[in-house]
Amino acid sequence: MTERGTAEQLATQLRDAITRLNRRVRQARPVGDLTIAQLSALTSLELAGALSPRELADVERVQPPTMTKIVGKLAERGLVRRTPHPTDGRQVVIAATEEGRAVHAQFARARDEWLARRLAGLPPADRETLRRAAEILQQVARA
Amino acid sequence: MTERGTAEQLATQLRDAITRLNRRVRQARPVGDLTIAQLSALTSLELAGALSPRELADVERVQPPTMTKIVGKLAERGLVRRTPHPTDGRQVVIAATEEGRAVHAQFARARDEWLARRLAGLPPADRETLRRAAEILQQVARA
DNA sequence: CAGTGGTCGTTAGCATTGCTAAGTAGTTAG
DNA sequence: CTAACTACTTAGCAATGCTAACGACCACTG
Repeated sequence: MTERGTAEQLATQLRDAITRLNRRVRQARPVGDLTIAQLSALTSLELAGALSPRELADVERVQPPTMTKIVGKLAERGLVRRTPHPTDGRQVVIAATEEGRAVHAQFARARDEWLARRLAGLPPADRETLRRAAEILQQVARA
Repeated sequence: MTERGTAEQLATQLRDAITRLNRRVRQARPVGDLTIAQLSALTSLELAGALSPRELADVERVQPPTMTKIVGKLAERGLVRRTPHPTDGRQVVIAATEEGRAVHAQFARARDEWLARRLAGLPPADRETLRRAAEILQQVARA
């Protein structure tokens, strides 16, 4: 089997696993009526401190209009604040509010509870494999 | 660090990687105006030969009404056929048509092209890690 | 100092995905 | 024969994510 063939088989297998797992993780959602996408954006905001919509969209790998919606939902709940950019009048600076940080801390753990329980039941060797795989996948996704 | 803590960190990292990768794979979509979900259902149908909506929903990890929609789209395009169950009047048997099998064969490879290209660029050791990870993830998703 | 072109964010509109609740039709058990 | 259960669908909703188009703003150029 060539490397080409191997990569194609692997791609199919990976996409299959990822699609199903993604559906599963999404199902286990009603944490604090914050969705995965919203929590993910909030997490990225906290890690970076403050970002423009464009930057946040790039980090989250979505198009700017999609991020506008997500940020809109978060702003409605008072979890993030939009402030004008100090020098560039076109840009907006988005940052988490106090409440946003509190909500994030509260729900960040509950979010992955279902998955964490499954993983805790795996043999340590499998977890180690997944840990390395996660790093590789993140690189692939960001490339 | 306890196993508990390890599992939680891993869960967060995995979910992050999977969410981003899933968005990426979905983006590379316009194959034959068949979506990932539709191709996935079509694939499951071919592997199994024929399935009821309930069975197909279980395999795909979605609720029956969701599968009704997906099958509806496939049926519109003439890619699957709904036939009455021979003995149980409540059930429906779904099977791929000739055209469905042809379309599937044509697009199954193109579907994962983007991902396969990325994977082909990885060191073989990384691909091997991902291959084992895919198996583990499939088990986790099905559990 | 106008004008031109580019960038940023948003709005509008669309399709898909996926859910729950409820309805219909058929089957099975008492 | 009725009651309860099962299978599938319909209806309605929310979230995700896209493209196209628009208004505001910046930066550069003549």
